[in-house]
Amino acid sequence: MILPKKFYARDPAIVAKEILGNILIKKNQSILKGRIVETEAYYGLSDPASRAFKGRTNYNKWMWGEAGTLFIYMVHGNWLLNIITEKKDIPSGILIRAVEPIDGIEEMMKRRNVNIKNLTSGPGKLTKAFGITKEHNGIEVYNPSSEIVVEKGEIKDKIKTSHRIGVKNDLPQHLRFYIDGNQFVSR
DNA sequence: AGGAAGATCTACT
DNA sequence: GTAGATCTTCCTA
Repeated sequence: MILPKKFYARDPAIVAKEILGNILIKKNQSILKGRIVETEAYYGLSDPASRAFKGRTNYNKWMWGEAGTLFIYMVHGNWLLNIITEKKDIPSGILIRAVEPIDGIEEMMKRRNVNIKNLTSGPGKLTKAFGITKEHNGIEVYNPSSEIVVEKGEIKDKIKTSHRIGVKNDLPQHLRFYIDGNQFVSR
């Protein structure tokens, strides 16, 4: 079952927490699957760490899109994968920071050439392993015919929270969510 | 032309 | 585990 659009049409902190344990799927030559184990929430205009904070530009305009669409941006030579939350014209979203490889591991290894533990344990690593670039901006992950979708998975592990990683001007509340003890959570 | 960007890799102590 | 070089777009001047 694919998560419906309304799943994403909520506060990003809630979506970030509840999407843990679900399955990120990319369909092209082969099927790639990864279980989402780490996320962060980003608010738009009230969040200095958000890409939308400084106003709308050509590359971040996707943050103003519909809930459940993708926003991908480059930082330090890495593509980072975000899913937009709330609703159109309200910029906010969640960043997928890490997944646990499930299917298509051979194809991921071919792209990354590292051991499995380092395959997808970071936001820039998983996009490389999945072959995700800005070409995938705006994809609807709730639409079954999309190249990238998110499917419902089991959630039985403990969820923990912390402050976001590497952020210079973080907000006072905890906006990073991860599955406790999972070895694919970035350190 | 220059710099910043919420990451990663490598090479150490 | 930490430190420093390097990563590739896009924005501002």
